[in-house]
Amino acid sequence: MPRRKSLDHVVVPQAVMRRLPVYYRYLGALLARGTERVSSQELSRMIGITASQMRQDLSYFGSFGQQGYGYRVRDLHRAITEILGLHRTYQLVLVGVGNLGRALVSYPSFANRGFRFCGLFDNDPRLIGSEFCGLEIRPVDTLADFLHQCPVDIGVITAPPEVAQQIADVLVAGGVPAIWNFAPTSLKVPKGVIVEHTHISESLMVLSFRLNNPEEADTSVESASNQ
Amino acid sequence: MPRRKSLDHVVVPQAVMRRLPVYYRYLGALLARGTERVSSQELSRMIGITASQMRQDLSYFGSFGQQGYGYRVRDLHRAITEILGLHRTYQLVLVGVGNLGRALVSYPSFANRGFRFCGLFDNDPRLIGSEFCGLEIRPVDTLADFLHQCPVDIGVITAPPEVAQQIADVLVAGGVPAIWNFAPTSLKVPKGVIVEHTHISESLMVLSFRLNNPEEADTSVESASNQ
DNA sequence: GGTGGCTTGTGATCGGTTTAACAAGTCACA
DNA sequence: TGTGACTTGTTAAACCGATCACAAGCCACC
Ligand SMILES: NC(=O)c1ccc[n+]([C@@H]2O[C@H](COP(=O)([O-])OP(=O)(O)OC[C@H]3O[C@@H](n4cnc5c(N)ncnc54)[C@H](O)[C@@H]3O)[C@@H](O)[C@H]2O)c1
Ligand SMILES: NC(=O)c1ccc[n+]([C@@H]2O[C@H](COP(=O)([O-])OP(=O)(O)OC[C@H]3O[C@@H](n4cnc5c(N)ncnc54)[C@H](O)[C@@H]3O)[C@@H](O)[C@H]2O)c1
Repeated sequence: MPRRKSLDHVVVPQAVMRRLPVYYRYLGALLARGTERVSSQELSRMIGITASQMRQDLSYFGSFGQQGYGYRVRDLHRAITEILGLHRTYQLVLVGVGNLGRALVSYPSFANRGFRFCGLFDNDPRLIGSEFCGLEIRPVDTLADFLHQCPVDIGVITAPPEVAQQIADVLVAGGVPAIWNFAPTSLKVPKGVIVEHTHISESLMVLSFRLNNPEEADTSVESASNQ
Repeated sequence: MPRRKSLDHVVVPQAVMRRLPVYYRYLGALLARGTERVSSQELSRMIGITASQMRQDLSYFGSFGQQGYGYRVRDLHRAITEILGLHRTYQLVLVGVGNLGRALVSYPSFANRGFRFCGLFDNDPRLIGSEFCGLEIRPVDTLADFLHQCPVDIGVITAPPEVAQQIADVLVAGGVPAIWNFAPTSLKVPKGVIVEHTHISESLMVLSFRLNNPEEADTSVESASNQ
């Protein structure tokens, strides 16, 4: 029987946390394909990690498999869904309705997984007042007010880097507990506020580095860094 | 005098490589501000890492500072520019001219750093033949031919995940040495081909995990993972 | 019911990354 | 020119994450 650990006083290593979405993705694929059972051996080979690593990762959260049998795909998928918090919904605001912002807002998979955009903000008079994906684009000066009326879980910053910090400050002051930042700036926020930075440009620079520094080592390497 | 190591037989650790763009970004900011000199102490405090770590990282590539003085911002910036390969230009093709693809193609910073889009491909008849950012959108069936005529350094995949692997195969067959993938799929490529995956959705899932698992630890954590 | 083959979860080991410490060298200024 | 404060590059130690190895347990089949 799958048994979830309390996790209250267990510290989950960074590296483990970053792999959870990968497990989630592959389990989703197996589920869609109708596969019932999977062993750590099989799943880890698909992903390209060791079976040990996968089992050890899961062990931070509990026991989800059965010896001699493996994991029931449905159960493990549900368990990871809950671990990742993807069983509930989140209210998002997005600030900076430019090219990248529009791509995020119109991406259907987010809504499908419970990430709901409830407010779009910009400072461009040509955009303000118009509609995008069924949402009115509001003046960024009204963001603070909006946050007082409507509780928001995640603030998305897709505005230019020069204004990212001041937007973050407004979000924090408005009680937003987490920021998803796409601007190439490091945000300073009070302890307790979660910032997740998505490094698009950094990722391209790493690619350029790797092109110029032929590694003897293996080629399938993915994002990593911490600061 | 700044002295660059040969680096031919030195293996640069993953973790070090991922921090290079961060150094590059902060040095660029200092340069723009007109700062001439910086010590590992100052720079590392700005970034939020230890001075030891920064010096150790740089030591993989050579000696760029002066004892008792620190680093000349201009020199270190130039050194890292070259280490990252940002002093030369790259030819890129992008496959899947959707919302995300258009955001990338129209992002001016890439062109400014030498990343030049020279071909856009899609399979949507409504898009094919039209122009975007001065480039014609071509049928994806002509990609293989295009690659034979025009050497390409980086292939960008912003098409749906279902077709990502087959696009990657065409890119590889056409001799493209590096792939920048935005589709949520792990690509299988021959050894020697570089794949850099930018995990937008994964990043949001990590945010959701962190919202639901209050870490006692510090809050400023950035992307990491390897597979 | 017993046996063999598998597979999990976990303590032990290995390797890599981060931090600490210091000798050597530079600058500023008397 | 000499002295002191400062900072680098590097070697060593501590820490953390990945891999290994195995006892415990389950399933299937005889
Ligand atoms: N597009 C990319 O490929 C890409 C890649 C890497 C990083 N980024 C970063 O993502 C962010 C968005 O990029 P983009 O390409 O969508 O840029 P964009 O210029 O298309 O959009 C930026 C939007 O922010 C709005 N804005 C400007 N100042 C504002 C303010 N004070 N308050 C609210 N809104 C404001 C602008 O009106 C515009 O609509 C930027 O920080 C950029 O550096 C983008
Ligand atoms: N937009 C986002 O916020 C976001 C977030 C995470 C991941 N992604 C991923 O990035 C990719 C692009 O996302 P998007 O939002 O731009 O999607 P999109 O639907 O706007 O664009 C996809 C484009 O690919 C084209 N295409 C489809 N099949 C093709 C083929 N066989 N060959 C060439 N082109 C083809 C489509 O015509 C379309 O223009 C997808 O894989 C998506 O899962 C997007």
